[in-house]
Amino acid sequence: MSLRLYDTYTRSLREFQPLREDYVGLYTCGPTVYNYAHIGNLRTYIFEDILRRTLEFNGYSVKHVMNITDVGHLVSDADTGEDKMEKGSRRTGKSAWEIAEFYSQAFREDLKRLNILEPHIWCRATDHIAEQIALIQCIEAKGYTYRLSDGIYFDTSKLPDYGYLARLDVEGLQAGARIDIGEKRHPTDFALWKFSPSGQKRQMEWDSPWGVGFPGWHIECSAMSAKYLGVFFDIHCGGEDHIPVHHTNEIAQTEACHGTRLANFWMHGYFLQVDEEKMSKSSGEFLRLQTLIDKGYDPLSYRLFCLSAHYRAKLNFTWESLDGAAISLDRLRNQVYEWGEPGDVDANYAHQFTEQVNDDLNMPRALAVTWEVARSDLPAPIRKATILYFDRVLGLGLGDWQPPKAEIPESILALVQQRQQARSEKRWAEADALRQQIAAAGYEVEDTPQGPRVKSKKSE
RNA sequence: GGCGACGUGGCCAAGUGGUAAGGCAAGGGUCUGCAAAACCCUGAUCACGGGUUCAAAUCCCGUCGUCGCCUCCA
Repeated sequence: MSLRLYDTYTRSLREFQPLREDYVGLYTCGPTVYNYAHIGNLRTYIFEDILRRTLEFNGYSVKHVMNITDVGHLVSDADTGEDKMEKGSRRTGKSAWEIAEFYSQAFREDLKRLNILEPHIWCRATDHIAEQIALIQCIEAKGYTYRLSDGIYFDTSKLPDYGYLARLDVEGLQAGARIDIGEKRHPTDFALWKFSPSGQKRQMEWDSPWGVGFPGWHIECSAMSAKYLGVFFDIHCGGEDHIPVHHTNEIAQTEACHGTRLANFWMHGYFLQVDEEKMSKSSGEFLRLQTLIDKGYDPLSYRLFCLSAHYRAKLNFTWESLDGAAISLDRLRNQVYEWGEPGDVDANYAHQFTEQVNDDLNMPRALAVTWEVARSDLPAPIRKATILYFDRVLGLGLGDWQPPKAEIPESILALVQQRQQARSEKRWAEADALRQQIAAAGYEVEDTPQGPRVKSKKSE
């Protein structure tokens, strides 16, 4: 069954064909580690995880690379303003290096909690300064750069196709520019190498053929993707906001130096909105995964919530909808657990599921198939095996889950015992009173054919 | 100001020409001494107004509304 993916570059669904025999190269733009990731950022990484799992589900061996931007990402993409890392350093009093390390760890922890598979290669911008300088030299040698007082810039007017990915109206941008372009020759020109401000020592700076400074934000992705995946690889991903500037400039750099395309497919995850508005790091307050955990949600509830919408559509976050996902997840987990040992995968449903997943990662549809299986008449072992098979893509960890083993105090167990006694003697009023008493202590009794089951209300 | 997207039942959200997937919530029911769990049943004509078509949520035009990008952003 063919896998069809939406390619932003051609604005169309294309059948996926790997470029190489041995692996599918997947490069996903990682975080700028100057702050925590918020759940909107995380939505994109969940999408990319689904993509990777889908590729593997289809039998491909994936080589997944993710960068960590720890230098050069300025507060403004107009190539003015402070470096985010240096700004974060001033804010917290820690060194830029410490900040990078701290938030990198926090980010990896978030991915882990969302059951997102780790990239095979993590690469930090600061570990690849030499590669970036070499790439800039290449671009310079081909005549695409010019020097200004504050750095080396890319002359976008020299590339006829500049901005094709975003379908940029370059002339319209010139005319309607709302920002001061400074000394730059064209609004779309961007920095490849920035000089350290004179008389000022930056925490992160390096020697280069052009002077002491640091690399521009876009060059790291072109340099590192080429190093680990080759100059022309299979799929490059990121958030939709990367289409007009970041990815557009990566393409320009690679085409200028190598004269070849950067990636075969360009895929972008769309934004999460909160109460119909975008969540922004710079607006101050934002929801972290930890915020959700603190409120008692399982991180995988958020993952399931994200799967309920297509990655190429905005998703509106509300607490009510997250509650819905949490309950759904709980039901799926409990059912899968209670079905016992898995049997064989149902071929018919497997086919339906694959069809949806391979249709540009239609997870809402794939989930609908999942529910159909869960509520079908198939024998429990078949249902279990089939849903665990689906979970290779869904990544909800359904096979690993076990009911929480609540620590039930002796006193409560005694009450439960007493109630059982009362019930067996049909003293219903007394039994009900005991139920009330147990409930008041924060526990719940469920009578099952196997006897009473006690649960802590909090661990639910 | 320029560009773009979207508007589907209480909430989240599929579907982009043939008469509305799924999840959650709600109501009803089965089961249960009670309760829970589980299961079953019930609800939308798709922002509004025109148009094209045998046929439109799905195409075109207009109106209203919301959101995004052009400023950092996944």
